[in-house]
Amino acid sequence: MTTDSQADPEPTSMRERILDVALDLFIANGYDGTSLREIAEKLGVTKAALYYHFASKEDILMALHMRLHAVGRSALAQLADGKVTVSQWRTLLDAVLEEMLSQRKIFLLHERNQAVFEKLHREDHVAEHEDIQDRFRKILSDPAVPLRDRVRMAASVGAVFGTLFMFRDAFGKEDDDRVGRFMRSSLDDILGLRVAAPTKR
Amino acid sequence: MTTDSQADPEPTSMRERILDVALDLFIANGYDGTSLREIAEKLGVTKAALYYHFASKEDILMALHMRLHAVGRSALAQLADGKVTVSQWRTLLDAVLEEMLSQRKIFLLHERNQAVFEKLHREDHVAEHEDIQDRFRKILSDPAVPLRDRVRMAASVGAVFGTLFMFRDAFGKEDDDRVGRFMRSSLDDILGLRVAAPTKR
DNA sequence: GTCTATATTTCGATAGAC
DNA sequence: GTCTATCGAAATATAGAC
Repeated sequence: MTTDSQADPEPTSMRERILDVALDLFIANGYDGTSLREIAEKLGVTKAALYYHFASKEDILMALHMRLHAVGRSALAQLADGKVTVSQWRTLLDAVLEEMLSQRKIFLLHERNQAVFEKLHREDHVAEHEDIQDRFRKILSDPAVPLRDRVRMAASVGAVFGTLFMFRDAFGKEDDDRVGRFMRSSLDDILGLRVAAPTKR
Repeated sequence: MTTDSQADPEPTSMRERILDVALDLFIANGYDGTSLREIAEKLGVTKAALYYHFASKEDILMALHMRLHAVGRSALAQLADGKVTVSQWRTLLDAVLEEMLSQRKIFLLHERNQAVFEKLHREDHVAEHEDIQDRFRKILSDPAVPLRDRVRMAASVGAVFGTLFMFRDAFGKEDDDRVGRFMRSSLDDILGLRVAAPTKR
């Protein structure tokens, strides 16, 4: 659990090095658009070497998929069963935000290969665990929570994705801090948590 | 231009029938995860028959991609060059919203096959035209517009995607109208257009 | 653990009859 | 316009030496 940070300074094991390279290529060219030969070449080894570490190409994808399952686990665990309020949602989102940024590549991987992952999830009976998107979906489906709140919760997640993933390169990288602040501020507005302070024009 | 509605009641040409089937399969299993054999089988013909209507598999994808280019064209054309205000953005978004819903499958296709389309866009010198995402990105990159506004514009697009695509199945289909209203309301809040008379509150 | 083959499978694409 | 039959390419995966 100590070697899977986003940018391994010097990946310990060959297994981790393979995952790092595969992650980059799967993001850039897609899972199906990436061959094992490419991965091997970038590592300076041959295709066959990869099979010592992974049983199949799908196994590599699965290993990367597992990293997503860790995201938000503790934050979600603190959530008691039952109705979720917008206030709780805001807290949850804030906690998950940090993890999303530190695992940005993993989210990019999933965002850009959605169809592949859904097929994987459908065919492999493995992956009993729910990932963060499943958990979110389940919470937002709870009819006990007012529809208005659920819509705004969904919108808030979308807002995060819009600013941090879909259009992130529209903002200068040096503005990261300000972007983060502006985004959190808009989350408050979406969820109606703004404390009646007069908006400045 | 008369036959490409979202759900053709009875697709006129074989060409359209192929596109309809391919669209569904590309959404469900991904472009690379779908073989021409599958498409042909679902249509009750053979692979070879497809090649009478399309020169290649990529051509089928391209034809579907073109449908995206039509979305938001008129709305975007009305936008004068130069700085875009949040108010203009809100108007734009509202106009595009209708089209997004009527072309929902096309957006799903792109959302779920991002890596494939990027590769297509990179390799094919075709597609000189910009699609709606390119246009959005360009507007949001304009440094002449205050960063705060750009972040909120990006967040608003994300909010739309969150409610209408990412988590749409979390809401009952019978609540479509209410979801739409709640979402538009939250867009006003994100963009700070809630006219909150300055005297009150 | 990594290599050099090579096996196996699948798919996109083409040729030519009807 | 659709068929049968087949080609060629590329990718995953395996066998066995080192």
